[in-house]
Amino acid sequence: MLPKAYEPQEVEQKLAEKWQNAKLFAAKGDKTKKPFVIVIPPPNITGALHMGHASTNTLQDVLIRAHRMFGEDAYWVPGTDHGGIATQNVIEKKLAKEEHKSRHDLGREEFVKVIWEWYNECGNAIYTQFRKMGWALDLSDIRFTMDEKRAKAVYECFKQWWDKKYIYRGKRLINWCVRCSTALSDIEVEHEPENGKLWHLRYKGEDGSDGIVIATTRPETIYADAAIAVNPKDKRFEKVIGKKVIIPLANRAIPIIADEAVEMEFGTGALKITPAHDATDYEVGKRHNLPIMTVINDKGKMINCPEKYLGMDRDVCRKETVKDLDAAGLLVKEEKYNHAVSKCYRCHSTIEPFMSEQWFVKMDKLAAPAIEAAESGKLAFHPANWKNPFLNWLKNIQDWCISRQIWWGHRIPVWYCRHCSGKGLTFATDQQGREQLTKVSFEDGAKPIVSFEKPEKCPHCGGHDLVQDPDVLDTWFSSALWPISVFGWPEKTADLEHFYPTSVMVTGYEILYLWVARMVMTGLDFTGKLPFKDVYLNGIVRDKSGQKMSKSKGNVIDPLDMTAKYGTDAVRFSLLMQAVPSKDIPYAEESITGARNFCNKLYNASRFILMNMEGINGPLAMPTQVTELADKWILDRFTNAIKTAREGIEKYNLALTANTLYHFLWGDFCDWYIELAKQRFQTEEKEHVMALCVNILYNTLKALHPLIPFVTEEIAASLRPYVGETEEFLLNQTYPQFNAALCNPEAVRKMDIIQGVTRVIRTIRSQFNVPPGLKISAVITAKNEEDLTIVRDFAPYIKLMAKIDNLTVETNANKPSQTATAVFENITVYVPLTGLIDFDKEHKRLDKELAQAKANIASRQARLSQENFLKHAPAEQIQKTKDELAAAELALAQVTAALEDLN
RNA sequence: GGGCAGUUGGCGCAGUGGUAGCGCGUCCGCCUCACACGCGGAAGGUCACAGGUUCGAACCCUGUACUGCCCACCA
Repeated sequence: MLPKAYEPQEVEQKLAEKWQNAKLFAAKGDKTKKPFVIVIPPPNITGALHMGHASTNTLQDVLIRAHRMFGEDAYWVPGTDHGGIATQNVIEKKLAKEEHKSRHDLGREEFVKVIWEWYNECGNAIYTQFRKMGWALDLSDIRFTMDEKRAKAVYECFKQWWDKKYIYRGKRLINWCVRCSTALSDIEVEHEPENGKLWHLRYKGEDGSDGIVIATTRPETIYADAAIAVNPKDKRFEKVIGKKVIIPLANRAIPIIADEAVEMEFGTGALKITPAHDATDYEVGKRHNLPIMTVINDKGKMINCPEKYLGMDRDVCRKETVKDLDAAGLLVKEEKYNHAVSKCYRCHSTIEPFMSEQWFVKMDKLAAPAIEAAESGKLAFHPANWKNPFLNWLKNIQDWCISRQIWWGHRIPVWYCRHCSGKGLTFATDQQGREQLTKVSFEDGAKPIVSFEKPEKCPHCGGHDLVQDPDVLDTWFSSALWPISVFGWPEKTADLEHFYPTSVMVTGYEILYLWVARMVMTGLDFTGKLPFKDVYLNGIVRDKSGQKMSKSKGNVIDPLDMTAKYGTDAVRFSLLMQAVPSKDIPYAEESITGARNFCNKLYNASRFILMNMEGINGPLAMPTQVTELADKWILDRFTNAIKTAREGIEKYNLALTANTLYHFLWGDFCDWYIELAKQRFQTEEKEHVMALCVNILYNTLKALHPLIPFVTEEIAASLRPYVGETEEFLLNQTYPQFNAALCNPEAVRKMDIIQGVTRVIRTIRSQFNVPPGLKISAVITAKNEEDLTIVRDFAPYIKLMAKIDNLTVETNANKPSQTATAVFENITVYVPLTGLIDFDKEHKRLDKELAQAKANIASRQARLSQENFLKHAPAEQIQKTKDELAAAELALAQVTAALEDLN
């Protein structure tokens, strides 16, 4: 005997292994079939997968499994991402914690080796999770953004873009993370509100006058000031433009200039210009040819400033500077000021705008075809409202800073000859005593040689003393190539030919620009084809109150804990029930219990049907002819559920699919069909009913399999002999098809009446505390003979479902005494309850129904009395309103009579 | 500053023109021989607000308020 409750753990373990061993998810490359391809957004190897991964990957898995069952050559390409800064940070923290060492203690080579070891460990943990979640990824064929083939793709891209002059070297103000000690691209910077201060500082005139007062949030940068700017239209400062003022504490004279960028209303209307430490100031500086002075170095320490502050941390210097300005009487005002501060998206340290020579990609030419694709609709967004933000970003695109001063990543494939590059190369000795190239300056003469491997010799001088650029590429550089690199690009592989372009990219909206836009651009640039035609943006999994999950808030729900506790199917289904495109998912454990309960319901319904299969031999075919109402009805419900389930998948609305199948299985199949079938099991009809049960159930399992693969596969294995299925895996079977011939609105209408009458009787039973086991009698009457015929014909259904032993159906029946009365549409139900009736309760109940009937009459009458309604509304609507009015009037009459009878 | 979402019963959400549904929770009654991870029933909402379009609006339009997100060089 099977256990009463479904126990997922063992089943899932067993099936997950079976699927992988059977290579069920491997690329088929079947050219006779239409390919359906998704490339996984590769998770960073920064640790275990979180709920966000669980969500997005489950969506992809459902699509892949469903399309496989639709008969397509569905393939989901697995892989992981080296994760650049994020991974380096994780390992640095780990080193510090476990060995009290920094990466410098290890040296570059050793440190990178440590991360490769970590990759083996963490990567495997991730693959284990892939398997546990039941994701249809072939784990024997995994890609990694830093493996050999992907590295080749990165090089090829770099080379082609270098040759096309898209990649260049430039010195400019970039975003510098002091903690990660690297440059970042513009979109890797986040803006966080901060409670800061706005200091008003006086710069005295060179001539000894009072000079000018400026407002700044960054007083520590005054030592790098190159000018004071005012708006040319600002009357207040007309006369001082061109004059010079003295930087306080630094005692250096700078000019007052006029520039449109200055907002007259803000602060004092005067702005200090510090080209090296502020993006706006940098632009102003360029316009006015101002000198660029750097006073904060790459470590966030003060340089080139008055001696007192040399070497100070930038934050400490700020405090000291303010203190000293105050002492000198030059601090005019200090006010509280909330503003947005730039932060590193990986470590949340304050970003320092920093003058530096870096590698860039010119973006305008790459963006143009992507813009065209989105505008023309060749690239479609789900939901569509992401199209405009996407276009807006592309149209205002900035060149992409691709070099990072970290150690983990694709090394820039550029080499320099020490002899030919001369002063352009700066070397330092690391802690291991090795000489390392630390800085490259093209301005100072570095000569690049682009090559994947170390070149034999310098092409200029033939020398052999060649060194590689110390920087690595932005991790998003390899990500941008992912949809082509996974298939072996730049090689012209069969996979690339068959599987590319892919079908849909499923990912979070938070990396739309960071990743999606760049994949589109590279895909178009290198293949002339979009990497995917649909972009399905899923929401973020948040906690119950809508907060982002984070370790520091302690509100993280770990998918592995949840799968261990409730089963993988439950976790998957709970996410899918809420998977509305681009809507965030507030997630709590309760939502998993609901899904777990559903899996258990499915399991128990199956268990019941299997029990009743005992003694029945051989497979039962789906009956082609049914005469019984319940059968007609359930087939209608079933085929319509399948229709909607498929629509949900096709429209990327998996919540619709999940909810539809949930309610079909539970609400229709279990609550009504099986309950009605129980009685028929005692008759010669049994085999026929079982044939329906077992086939409908089996097809429902198929429909649900993409959503909850484990429990469905497990049950299907037991059911297979009874439906004559020989294929072992549901994934290789065909998804059920909508069959219009099974639609039967008449049967649905009849069942609606049966269900309605049943419900009102049940309500009466419940309200008057009729013992659940006690069978009672009922009298059903109606003015409408048609409805009454339905009740008469299917009285056994009502008797069974409402526990009635004596059911009288007759036209214009009289109300028996001691009776509760209820009305369903045109039908009146009398339930004699001698000894059980509570007249007070009945009175209240009837009063309520009376009020309801009156309200219904009033609203319908109001509508029907409007000439315009009768003139404009469709006939169908008018008729419906008339019917409703008639029903309400009838109900009023019946309830009134019942009330009078009570009195 | 600009843009985009959201605002529906206690909570979380569906619902795109005919005056509201689901899950959880609550309350009542049931261990009814598949399932107490269950069964039956009930209570609970003037669909944020104000206008407009329409015979008719939760749904379309305009505006307001609040919440969230994205973008942006007001220091």
